[in-house]
Amino acid sequence: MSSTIPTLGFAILSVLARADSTGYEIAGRMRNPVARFWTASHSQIHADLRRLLDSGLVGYTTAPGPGPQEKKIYSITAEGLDALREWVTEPPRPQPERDELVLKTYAAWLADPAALIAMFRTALREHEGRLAEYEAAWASVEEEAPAFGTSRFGNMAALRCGLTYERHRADWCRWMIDQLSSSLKPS
Amino acid sequence: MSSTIPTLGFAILSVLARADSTGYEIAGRMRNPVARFWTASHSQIHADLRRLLDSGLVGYTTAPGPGPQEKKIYSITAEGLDALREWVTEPPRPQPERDELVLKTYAAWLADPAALIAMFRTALREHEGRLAEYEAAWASVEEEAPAFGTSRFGNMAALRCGLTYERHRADWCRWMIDQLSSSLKPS
DNA sequence: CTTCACTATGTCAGTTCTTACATAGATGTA
DNA sequence: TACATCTATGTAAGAACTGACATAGTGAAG
Repeated sequence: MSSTIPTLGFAILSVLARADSTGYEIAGRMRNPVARFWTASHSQIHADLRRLLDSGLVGYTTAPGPGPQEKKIYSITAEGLDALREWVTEPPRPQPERDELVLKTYAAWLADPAALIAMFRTALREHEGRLAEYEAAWASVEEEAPAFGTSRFGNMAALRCGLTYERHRADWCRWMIDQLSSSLKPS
Repeated sequence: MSSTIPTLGFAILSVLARADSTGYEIAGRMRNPVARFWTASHSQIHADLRRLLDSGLVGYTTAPGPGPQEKKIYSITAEGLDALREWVTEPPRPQPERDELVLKTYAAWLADPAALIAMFRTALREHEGRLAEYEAAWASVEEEAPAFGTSRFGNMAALRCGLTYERHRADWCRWMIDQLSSSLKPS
C-alpha cells in the first residue's frame, strides 16, 4: 500500500515543520550544527521530496529561481504533520553502528603510535571546535528555556545531545593520546 | 586503477588480522560488543571478501562445510596487512552523521510527552544494559593492561569509546526524561 | 574584468547495503 | 519425532545514497 517513507523523508519533514524551504535550503539546514544528525546530498533530497509530494505529505509554490528551472518552496501538509507526529514516538529501529575512527582504533595496534597520536590530535581539535560552538549555542538556549510544544524545544534537546557527545568524544581522544604517548616512552 | 576498498573491507581485514575466520564468523565477530562499530549483513561480507580476494589482500583454505558449498577459512595476506596498516593512520573521512533517536528528538516538540517519555525510557534501558556489559569487560581488561602492539590494545581502546559513549547516551536520555516530565506537571 | 562562491534545480551512473530466497548438515529441545 | 537454531555459502532484486555533470543568475573579491 502506501510506500514506506525512508528516514530521510522524516528528516525533511522535520525541517519543513519549522519553516517552508526550497530543497537547497533543506540541505543547508541539515548541515547546520543543531540539525547535523541526518545529512544528505541535495540530489537525494530532491528525489525524496518528489516522493513526499506523490504521497501528499508536502506541497509547494513556485517562485522565479536563479537557474533554468523555477524555484520551489516546499511546505508540509496536514497529512505530513500527522505522519511526522506518528513517527516521532515509534521506537527507532536498531541502526547499523558505523564509526570509522573507532574502527581504525580497533586496528590501531598494527600501526605507528606517533602517526596515531597525530590522527587523534586532529580529531580532538575537531571535537573541541564543535564543542565550543555547541557550548556557545547552549548558553543562549538555556537562558531562553524554550517551552515544550515549540520548535525551540527540539533544537535545545538535539543540541544537548550534540554537546554531551562532543564532550565524550573529546575526552576519549585525550585518553587515546595519553595511552599512545605512554606507549612511546615506556620508562 | 586498483579499485578502492570500501570501509567494510578494512573492517573485515581488522577482524582477520586477529584470527582466520569464515565469512559467517566475521559477521558474528562484528556483532560482538567490542567490535560493534561497523556491522554488516553476511551477504555483504561475502561480496566484499570476494573483492579482497581479487585484490590479493586475503586468501583462503577450504574445509567441509555444513551446506552444499565448502566452508572457506579466510586469512589476511602480507599485502592485506600492509594495506590495513597504511589505512589505519589515514585521517578518517567525514561521515554522514545519522542518528534516528536524535532526529526524533528534533521533532519531539510535535508529539505527546508521555509517549516520548516511554520511548526514552526504553532507549535508556538499552544503553544501561550495554553500559553494564562494557563495564564488566572493562574491569577485566584494565587489570590486564594490554600492551600496544597486541590486538588486546585495540580491543581495550575501542571498548573505552563504547563505554563512555553509552555513559553519555544514558545521561542524555535521563536528561530528556527529566525535561519531558517537568513539561507534564508544570506545577 | 574575471573569477569565485552562492543560490537553485535536476539527471545519471555507479556503489553500498539490506532483505528475502535457496540449500543443507548438525545439534538441541519439546 | 518434529521443529527450531546454529553453522555455512551464495544469488538476486531493489532501496538508499554519493558524486559528477549540466544550467544559469547574482554578488563579492581580487
